[in-house]
Amino acid sequence: MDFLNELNKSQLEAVTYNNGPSLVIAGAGSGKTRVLTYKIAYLLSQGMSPASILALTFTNKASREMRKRIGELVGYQYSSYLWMGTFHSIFSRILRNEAELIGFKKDFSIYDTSDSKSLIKSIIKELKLDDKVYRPGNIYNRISFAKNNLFTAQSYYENTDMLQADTRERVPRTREIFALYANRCKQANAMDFDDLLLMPNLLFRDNPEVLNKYQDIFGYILVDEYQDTNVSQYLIIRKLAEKHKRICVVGDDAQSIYSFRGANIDNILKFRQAYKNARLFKLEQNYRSTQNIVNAANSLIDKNSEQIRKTIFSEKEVGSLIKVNSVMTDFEEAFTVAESITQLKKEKNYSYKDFAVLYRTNSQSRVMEEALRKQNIPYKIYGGLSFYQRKEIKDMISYFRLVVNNDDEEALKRIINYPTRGIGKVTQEKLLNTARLYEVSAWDVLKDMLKFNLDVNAGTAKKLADFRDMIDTFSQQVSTLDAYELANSIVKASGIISDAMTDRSAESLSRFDNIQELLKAIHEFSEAKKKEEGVDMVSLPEFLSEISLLTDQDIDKDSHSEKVTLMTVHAAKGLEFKTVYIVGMEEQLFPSPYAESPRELEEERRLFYVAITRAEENCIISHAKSRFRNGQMNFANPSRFLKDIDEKYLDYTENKILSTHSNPFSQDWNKDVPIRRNRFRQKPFKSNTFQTSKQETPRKLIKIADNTDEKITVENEKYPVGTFVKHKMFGIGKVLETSITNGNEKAEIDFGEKGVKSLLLKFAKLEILE
DNA sequence: TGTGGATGCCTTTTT
DNA sequence: GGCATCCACA
Repeated sequence: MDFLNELNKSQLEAVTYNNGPSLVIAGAGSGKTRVLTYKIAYLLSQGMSPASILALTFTNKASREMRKRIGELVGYQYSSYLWMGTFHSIFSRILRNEAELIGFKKDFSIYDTSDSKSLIKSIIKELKLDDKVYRPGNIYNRISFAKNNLFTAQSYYENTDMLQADTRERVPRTREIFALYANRCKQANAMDFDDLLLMPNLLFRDNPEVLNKYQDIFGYILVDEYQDTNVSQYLIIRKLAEKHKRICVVGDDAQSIYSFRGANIDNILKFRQAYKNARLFKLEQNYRSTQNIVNAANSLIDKNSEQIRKTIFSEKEVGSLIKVNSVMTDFEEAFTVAESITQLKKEKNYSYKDFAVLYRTNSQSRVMEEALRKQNIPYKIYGGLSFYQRKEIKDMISYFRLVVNNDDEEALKRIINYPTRGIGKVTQEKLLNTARLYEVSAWDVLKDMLKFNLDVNAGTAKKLADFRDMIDTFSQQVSTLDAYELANSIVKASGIISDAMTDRSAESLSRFDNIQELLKAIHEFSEAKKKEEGVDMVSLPEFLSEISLLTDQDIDKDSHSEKVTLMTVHAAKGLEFKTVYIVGMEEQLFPSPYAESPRELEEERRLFYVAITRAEENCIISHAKSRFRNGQMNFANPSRFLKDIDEKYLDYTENKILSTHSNPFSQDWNKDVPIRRNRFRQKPFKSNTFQTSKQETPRKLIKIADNTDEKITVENEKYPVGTFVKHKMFGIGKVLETSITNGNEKAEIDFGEKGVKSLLLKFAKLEILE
């Protein structure tokens, strides 16, 4: 076990303690992955069978890399038998094995977010509800949130709290939509992402013998990124670990940034309450960043109240201060970053891949791209439309899905008339309505159109039958034909290829390339699997179940390429770069204006923490006074979070030089000196009511949220008293007072003849007059 | 069945 | 500002 020598004292302790539950708090850059991989290697070296170790991650990439490293440590003959993968892939595997017990068939489809939304949308339509009120995306989120908290459609329907909450949000019939949605998924033999976690809970709850079986299979359970688990995941793990209590979770509460997806930071904060006698290990030495960066990040995160206290330290050099640049516009900001990259590259002999530009929102990438292009700096952007979301790819996969699972209605809807085969909207509606009427799947109707009295003329019936027979022919080959061969013949026979090649435009060409790319992926997947498992055939369902859980993150964007990385802070978690630029450090942007509660603000602060701790040597933060957003110029103060970093780690020099000249805002905005110029109608930067770093203010905010009819007069940054604004109907008015009433930003505005109006800023479209 | 112009809307997104 | 969506019309 030579490899144990490569661990420091606390890492070693965490690795070798295996007598009961343990929580490893792994600070940024402290060797978290190392502890996990070495721990598994250690368990294997102690004689534990790989097939009895369950290791759960959040990304395929993470599990792939970990498996590889374990293989290198102890040999692939062991590592390949580990139960290692994402929560979703591991539990979809288990669900396929036990599908009948919960009323599904083995080859169930997995609906992605867009499938789910599209289904919800059609249900809203069927119920004749207004989709402006019942917004599919919003309803999807509500359902998803419910499932993540272990509500089934039925328990949701019966829960009065849920009904009340929905009524408050003016969507009282959500429960009906949920119920229909669940029905329809079942009818289509499909599960959505949340089902892959909810269903195991139901399976284990209703089938103790099955639970018992898996409890015995999994002799040791490890969970990575534990701070990002939701209630559903928490409960599955707890059940599985109940019997042997051999569990180790690793994570960093300071890096919990996915609550909007249901992650519950309490899982990690309260781990030791849930698992009695759990040992706590803290990995506090940061091997990634210089002391200044680590200390700055510490001083920032210190302002959060909800956390497990730890002292992260670095023994690397002190390093340079974190630079804060204050610039006039987003354009100037991007340009400054581009110039700095060129300069640093020359100065320190960095290569482009040592740089990353991180931002809060994807929309900030555009101006950045522009500046980099102008300076001839190569870059790669993460985010945006993923490969699997592209139309031609989704269409192709829909064919595969329908072939494998004939009842998959979302897949059927996508391709029944693609490429065009004369089955129009009217026919489709008839088909689906008939299916609803008889409570069967659309495929059932297609199988016997006469029996269900499908009301179409002979010509249309022929077209439907042709489509059905084509799919059916493929379906019959699913178990006998290799995935790659079957996929190839589907692509040819369906007419996708010829449709994609209709013209010679660049788009058409790229569509064709993407189709080839997918076919290639199938080929590679099956070749790899054949080799790995020593089988001579890999079927299409096998490929499908794999691919439906893949995302963009899993496609390696040539990580060794000589390019600057552009991505959101979220996407940067787990990565590191020599130099990191954090742009757009402004109010109304970072923290996001959507973060209202103290809890949400703490998450935004953690997000900033994640951003800073990506940097190894240089961290350069910038904020612009004005920024083009949503087609209009916005003005903003520096982010409140900048004040949370201890000044001694920051360097404002550039700022001060600028301030002596034409820049009215850079004159030490971090001191509480009011700025007189009202050209931009800004308030000086100072801690305001929204500040959450001290204890009193959060309470105030909670009060606002809970009480009705509470009004708190607050100066609004964007609309200080005296601002002249223009309203579509009332014309020009002057702001008299701004407040927060029932948690909503409101303004009293004097419109002269039209009178004084009280407007909700959320809704009123006010134009600020200069 | 396809399209064009008007309208409406914007976070983050490991699966 | 840019994209998706929807309705009106060809």
